[in-house]
Amino acid sequence: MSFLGRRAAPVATLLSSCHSLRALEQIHARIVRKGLEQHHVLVLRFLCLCNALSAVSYASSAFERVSHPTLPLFNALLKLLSDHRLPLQSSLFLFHQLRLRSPHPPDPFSYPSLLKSCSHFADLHTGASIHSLALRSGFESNIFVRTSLIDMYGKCCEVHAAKVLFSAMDFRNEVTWTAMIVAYLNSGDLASAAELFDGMPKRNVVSWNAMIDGFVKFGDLVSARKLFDEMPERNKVTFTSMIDGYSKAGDMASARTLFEMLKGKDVFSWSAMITGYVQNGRPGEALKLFLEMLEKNIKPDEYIMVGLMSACSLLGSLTLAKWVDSYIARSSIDVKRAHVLAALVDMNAKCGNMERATTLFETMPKRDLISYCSLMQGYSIHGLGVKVIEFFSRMIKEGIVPDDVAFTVVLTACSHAGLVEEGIKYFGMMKNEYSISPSPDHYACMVDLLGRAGRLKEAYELIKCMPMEPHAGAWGALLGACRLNCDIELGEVVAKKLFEMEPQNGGNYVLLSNIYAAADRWADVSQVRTIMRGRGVRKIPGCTWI
DNA sequence: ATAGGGTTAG
Repeated sequence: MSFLGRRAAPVATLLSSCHSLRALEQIHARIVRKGLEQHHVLVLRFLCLCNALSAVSYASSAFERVSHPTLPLFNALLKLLSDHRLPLQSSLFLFHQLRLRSPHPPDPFSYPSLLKSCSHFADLHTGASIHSLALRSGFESNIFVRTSLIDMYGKCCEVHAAKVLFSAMDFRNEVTWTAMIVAYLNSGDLASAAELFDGMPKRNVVSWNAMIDGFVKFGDLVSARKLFDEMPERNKVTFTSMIDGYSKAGDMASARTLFEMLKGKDVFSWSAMITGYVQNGRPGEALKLFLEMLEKNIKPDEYIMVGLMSACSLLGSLTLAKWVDSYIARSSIDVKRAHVLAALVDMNAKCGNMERATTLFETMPKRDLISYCSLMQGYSIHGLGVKVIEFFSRMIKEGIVPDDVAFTVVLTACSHAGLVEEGIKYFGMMKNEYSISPSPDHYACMVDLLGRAGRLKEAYELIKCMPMEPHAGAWGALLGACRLNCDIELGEVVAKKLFEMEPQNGGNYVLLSNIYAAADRWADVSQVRTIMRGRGVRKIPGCTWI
């Protein structure tokens, strides 16, 4: 340590044993106090530590105090900015300072970080201009710079540009090959990615993982599992990709088996498992895992909390929602992030706290389609169709373009609140103004809407005119409407259809027999009951027989 | 001191 100098050496010792933000603060104070701010080697080590501990502001303040920063200092800060996904402008600003105000021009170490920032934000325009600077500086053929360029073009969906750079290389390594494979996967070209992977001279765990994740994203779990079994060594990422794949395929048993096999689970692994349970409609399991994770002293991050909030939405427990809400307020999770806020709005809306949901929604810096839908769905569940329409109009005025899900929410709300004319209007608007072709769900909403309003003939006409095969939900809505309007004739037609489509659904038999019962046709009631028994159908608990 | 792989919302 003596080459650092008498005063710097002790601080360097402190730096190498520093593992917390608290200790970092003290070191920072010491550097300032001892007048070591111009010690380039020491400050460089400090910046690297800041990177590891995510102390972005300490790093930039230490950097700013250096009156003549060296090239490694610039490069270390550039890396820190890209590693922590700070806005591209901040990286660009620093890079331009380096180009124009520093006596040293950027070197091959400067480009990869800057290009990575462009990749994060998929900013092709900036990436391409950095590319031309790299060309002019003569560093474009440096393997690090070249690999970063391939990655940047891949992430910006310019797979062809990536391919050109890749093909023209004399020397490539595993990282280069993997960047190219990921570029193909990103463009949806699974075949080219697999071909490249098979032809790679040497693979490492990252290359295997990239390919496995590619198969998972394409829903080819068999190929993914084949690679998983073949590969020489696996790590956390390997397991997490497979867990994710199994969850998406609804195979929670296999996901859980891998999860249990994995030693040293990190937030990614827990997150995959928790959101897997949520997406498969098992919020209780998700909640159990969350508590287990806390016991293991793993700090939940933004992703975990979003998963937990989705679980709460499914459970509909207000007590739990309140606890999660206050937990997040106490944590360091940034509630201003769109995903977090949307999940908070959704959770409160679904758990019956519309007041809180509305407050959160109104205090959002920017409202997007997702948060509008969350809030509208909350009002819809609470039967406040008029509110839903109000928010929908406001959303359109704000320039947000509704999609198919948004229309499902509005149509459902109209149907539940009996806003027939409005529903018809929005159904037309969806088709004519937004060119969204109605899904079977949209049709089912409209059938329900018309049926509840007693306009059974129109509902029946609509269902018959559907360009696709109506699903049981649509026929079910119509049967419900027949029950409501005591239309025996149509009810029999619809019920016959439903008995063919889903012979084991007891609800349909119940509805038909209720229609007969309302007309005092007890013989028919008992006949339906006989058919039902004959087919071994049990009535769904909670359905009542008159 | 530099490059490649994993998680979130209606």
